Amino acid sequence: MAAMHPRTIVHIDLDCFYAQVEMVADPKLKDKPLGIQQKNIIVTCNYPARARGVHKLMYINKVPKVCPDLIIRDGSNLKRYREASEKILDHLRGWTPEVERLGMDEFFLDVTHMVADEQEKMEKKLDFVGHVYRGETLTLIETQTRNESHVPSCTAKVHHCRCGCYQRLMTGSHIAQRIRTSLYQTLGYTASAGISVGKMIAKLSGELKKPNQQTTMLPAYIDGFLAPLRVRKIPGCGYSTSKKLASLGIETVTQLRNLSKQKLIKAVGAQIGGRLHDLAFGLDTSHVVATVREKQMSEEDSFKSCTAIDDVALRILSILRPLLERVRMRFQKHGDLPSTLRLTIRDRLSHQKTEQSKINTSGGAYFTTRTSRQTTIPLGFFHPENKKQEGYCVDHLMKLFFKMIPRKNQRFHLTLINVAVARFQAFGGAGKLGKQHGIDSFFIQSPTKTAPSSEDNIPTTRMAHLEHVKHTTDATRISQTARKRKFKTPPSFFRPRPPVQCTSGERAPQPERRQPAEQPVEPEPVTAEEIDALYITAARVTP
DNA sequence: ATGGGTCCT
DNA sequence: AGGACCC
Repeated sequence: MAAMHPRTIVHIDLDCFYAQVEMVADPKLKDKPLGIQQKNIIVTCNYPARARGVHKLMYINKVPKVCPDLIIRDGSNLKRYREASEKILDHLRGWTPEVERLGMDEFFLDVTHMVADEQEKMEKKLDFVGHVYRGETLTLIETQTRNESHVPSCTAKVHHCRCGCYQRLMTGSHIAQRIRTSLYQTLGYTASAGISVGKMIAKLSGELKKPNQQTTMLPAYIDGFLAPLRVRKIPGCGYSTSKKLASLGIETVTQLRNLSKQKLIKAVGAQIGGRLHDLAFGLDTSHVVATVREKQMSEEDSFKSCTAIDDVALRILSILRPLLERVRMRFQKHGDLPSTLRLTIRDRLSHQKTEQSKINTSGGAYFTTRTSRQTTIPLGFFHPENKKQEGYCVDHLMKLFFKMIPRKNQRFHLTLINVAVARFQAFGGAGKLGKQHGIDSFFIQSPTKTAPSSEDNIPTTRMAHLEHVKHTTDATRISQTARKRKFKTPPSFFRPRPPVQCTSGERAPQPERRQPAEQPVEPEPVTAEEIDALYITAARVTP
């Protein structure tokens, strides 16, 4: 008979990640209370700070009362955190290629093969390392401090699963320990880890003992561990789903187990419902999907108020520049470029006191809906040698903005702007030009005179000119169609993946959605005056 | 809330 | 394009 719990999954969670990156970079901070600030919030803090009563997402104005000597570092530039996360990802890949990243600071590792290799070499371990969950009444026990034989008699009956997972998890606990130790010794980072037979339970296990500790969860204890948990604790059951469940009177996993799968699916949909039902019983066959590269990149800024067009242009530009820098870095490293550009905004005036703004039970905070528009851009547009990409991008993004705020005198009150690029495709060689055509043909355009449409006034101010961009489309259409042929048949980099092997009992992989055929669009030409206007604006962004 | 990301509908 | 989820 096939093993009931064939896999060994390790979940690694870096301790207070942003704060740790700062402490590794500047060891003086290590034993002092440290908080990381973004806007008016301490988004995370180290453990000395937590001991003083500082916590995540604490408003900065509360800090003086609880910890007046808190050292505060600005965390609004994520660059170093991203880089640290990449280093950690690479390090973990040195142990196994099967590493999946979640956010910047969490990683799933499927160590099934590592466990098998180790067991083949007759290197069977006689005990666990780290904590092992043994139920509520027994509490967690630090295994090194116990003085017992390798199968503790008091619990022998309960955790002796005949499928062999007991030995595999024991080996897995040692692998997790080695990984954590090497992570600390090579990069200086401490992490907490959970070890079990599935992703969800490994993740939940790791949360039991933090920081810099690890916990193994044996299958025999999974049901009992999950039973009293609030459904909201289950990964995948977020704010909205837990509210829907609460309206059915369901707040705990035990209550969830007593709801039929049919009713659950009716309440929250087939995908989430089916998965939640399984997870309630600890059944989790989801795979560790090796993380490759980001599928999109975005930069955003939130603020109290942005109500003027020129302010929009200004903020877009200041967001755009670091994003373009990231696109360049990625191109140097991987030789791919994005072909989608997206603008997302949060507009208070569009969502005022409508049903779209919900009240959060905990803080009474507002969730205002974001709206977005995106456009396809020719491959090569983001090539580092396209000197006008900044100008073209602002042009495109302002057009996208006017798609969302269409009326000329429409008032708006933005509180967030996000610019994203997506749909990366290989382009030439890393950092090299597409030699066959000459890179210039992809984006260099002769200046095109724009003619204002008849009823429009010719803009007299710089910012009116920026707004004017949205009316220039017709005048440039002829030159567009003339050049369109060049982009008619872009190389397709969406090759079908080889079929994934599916062992019996495991969930079949989701069929991949077809990408619609690409029809790249020319960037709108920008006049010399518009470029000038942009650069006057740009000069104001970085004085 | 922040400033990112993912996948599903 | 939006919604829900994750950190």
